[in-house]
Amino acid sequence: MPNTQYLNTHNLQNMTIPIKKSKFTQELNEAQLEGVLATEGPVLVLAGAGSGKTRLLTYKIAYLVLELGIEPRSILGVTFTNKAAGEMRERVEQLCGGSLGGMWLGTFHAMCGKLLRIDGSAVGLGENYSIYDELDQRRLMKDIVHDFGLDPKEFDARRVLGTISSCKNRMICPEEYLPLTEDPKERTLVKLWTAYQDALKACDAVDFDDMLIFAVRLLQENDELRQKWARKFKYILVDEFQDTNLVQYELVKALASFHGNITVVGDDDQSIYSWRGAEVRNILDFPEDFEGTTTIRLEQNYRSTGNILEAASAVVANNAERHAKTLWTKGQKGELLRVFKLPDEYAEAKLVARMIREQIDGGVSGSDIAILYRVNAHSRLLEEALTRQKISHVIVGGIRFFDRAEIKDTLAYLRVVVNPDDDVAFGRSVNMPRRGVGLQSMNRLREMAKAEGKSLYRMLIEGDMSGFPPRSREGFAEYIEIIEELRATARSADAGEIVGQTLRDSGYLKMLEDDGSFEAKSRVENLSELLNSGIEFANTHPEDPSIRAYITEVSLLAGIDSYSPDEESVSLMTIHSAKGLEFGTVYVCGLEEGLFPIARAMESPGELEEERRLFYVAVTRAKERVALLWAMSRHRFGMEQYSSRSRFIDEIPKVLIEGDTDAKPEPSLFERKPSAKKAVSGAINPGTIVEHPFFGRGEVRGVQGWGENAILTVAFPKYGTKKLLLKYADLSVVRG
DNA sequence: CGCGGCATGTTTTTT
DNA sequence: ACATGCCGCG
Ligand SMILES: Nc1ncnc2c1ncn2[C@@H]1O[C@H](COP(=O)(O)OP(=O)(O)OP(=O)(O)O)[C@@H](O)[C@H]1O
Repeated sequence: MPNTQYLNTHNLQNMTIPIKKSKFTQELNEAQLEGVLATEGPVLVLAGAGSGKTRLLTYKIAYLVLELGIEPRSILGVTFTNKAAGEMRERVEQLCGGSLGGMWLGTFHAMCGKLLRIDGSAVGLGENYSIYDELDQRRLMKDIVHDFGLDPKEFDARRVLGTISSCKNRMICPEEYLPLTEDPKERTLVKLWTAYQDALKACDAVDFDDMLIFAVRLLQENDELRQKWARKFKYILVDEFQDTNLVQYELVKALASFHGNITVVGDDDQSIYSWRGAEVRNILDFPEDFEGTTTIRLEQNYRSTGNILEAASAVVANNAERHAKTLWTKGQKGELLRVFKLPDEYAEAKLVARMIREQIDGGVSGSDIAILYRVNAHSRLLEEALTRQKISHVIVGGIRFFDRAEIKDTLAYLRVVVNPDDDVAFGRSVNMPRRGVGLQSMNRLREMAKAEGKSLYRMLIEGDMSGFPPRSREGFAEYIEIIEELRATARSADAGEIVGQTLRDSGYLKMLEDDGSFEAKSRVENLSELLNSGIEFANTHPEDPSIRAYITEVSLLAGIDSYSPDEESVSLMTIHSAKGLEFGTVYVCGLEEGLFPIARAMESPGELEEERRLFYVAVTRAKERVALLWAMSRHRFGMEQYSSRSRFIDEIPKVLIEGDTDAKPEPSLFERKPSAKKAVSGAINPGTIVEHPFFGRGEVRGVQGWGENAILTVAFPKYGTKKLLLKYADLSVVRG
């Protein structure tokens, strides 16, 4: 059943080498070929956008299999998304002419997940461990903050978890952190952290960060296991290396510790995940850490026109922290980049839709067009405008399918079936749909479980429930029955069958059907889609169609992973999601100061440079045509907000753009008169004269609220009465 | 215990 | 503007 084709190395070596070899020489340039042929030892490929890094990696894997006869099971390939992994696998199999089932090709998280299922017991994980997403984590942390008797406002679960996560990304553990700090709040934080890890352990669960950390610990603390895995992977290849974090770096190091054949490719100018702990130094310092590194630079760009390339390069050259790179193309200079200035976001969306309509009518296929933006919230208006123009489209990201409440509720049952210690999943499913188990009963069960050191579900099964009110006892009994029946089925059935049974037996579907509202109907539809997805998973994963494998897979899905556009559909996504993709035409929307670059990044030079890299990524997705749009006004939190054109547009050499190329508006907007005081709410009352960068002077008519969130009603002689949010308005007081 | 109403944060990006 | 999450009442 598994792949024997690839192992037919005699055949390959004797007959097909000349043909295959020409494939490598014909479809790669010299520098790429050099990277492919450098199979032994550490190799660093540092090169700009569209220079064929991913192609190099893909062909290199094929080369290892075809030319060196390496078994796929000895190859580890790491990509940034599951989708990229799927595409690379497909391409490599195409090149090799056969299935490569044994090859490990996936994201860091998927790979660690697999490793931990096999050897996780070495770091205290059960084989059925759960993976907690952000919501699960927050639930856990909220309960802990509550149990500690702390103020949930002061110790906001999200924030606490954010701090913990950034520590984890930097490989700091609670024990190391504690001695470093005297600050009482931080000491409390460490206690929360420790309690959080204990809680995870009790639930036999890991969060996303832990998946990587546990895998590293497994390899670092256990010589035998490190040997086992490091020997297994004779060749390791990592794409998008500029966006790896410290933990991933250690992981790579440990895995490469035996054979040392490690190829990493990336572009420091495309490092856009530092907020998630990515360390661009990983790629820049690679040669120092891996002795004898062969460094390869790819300088020919195969994707974009000369003008696009020049514009992108000119903008990113404004970053101080970077490796200068040469990038050239044999192609045409092509069109100029077009800049459009619009009065508001509605006009922006309308214009994009109209231009796309024209393109499509002119014969361009929708799938060759992308609309990119900085924030997901931006997608809505654009989508509406496309719908109005009857342009078929797909939105990538935003609320993911598997993040919908009804999907998570249903999967919570299955998580308890797989891992009965998963208290968060238990808490989510036990009273959904309502079966009479309220807060009182839950708290009581929690107390009991805590006292006996058991998980909630185990406590429920093993404990004496006689003290509970009849109503909740019935509910509990019903729940146990559902779970146990599912468990019995799960022994032999696959993911599709079990999802089906869950929908039927949990009463969830019935609850929605009884509801009958529009909202409920759409939820029912989603659940039926969940069922399809479970069935499809079982069909496409014959080696392990279990519900456990299914849950693991969906826990690690990103929005982009389910992206499979058809010929007609235009793609809408954030620039982050667009990393690694390419389109004939790219529309970049929302190019305003405060939105892109985003306000929060404008204070720190480091973060501003990341915004600029993001812009570089956006523009370099395009092959032929780039449109850059900005709106003078835009609603934010339901409030109208006025902005000026993004500095990134101004950083493009004027000769490369057409359209709204006039110089910055009146300088007075930027050089505030020294006499003018920055407006704060205390100083503003009805009657106050204020100055606005766009509307000029106006008289305050009313003030609602207080502080930076105050909403002002201001009458401007030329523009009429406007409501402004003080936080964003950038007003100065002219006269009190 | 469950519902409905209000308050709150959200719009930075995601494995 | 909108969704989620919390609280208090029936
Ligand atoms: N040697 C080559 N000859 C022709 N086309 C090539 C060659 N190498 C790569 N390409 C094409 O150039 C485009 C970009 O390649 P690829 O995605 O591998 O670049 P990349 O460096 O990974 O880009 P990015 O960093 O922007 O994600 C693709 O369309 C690819 O097919």
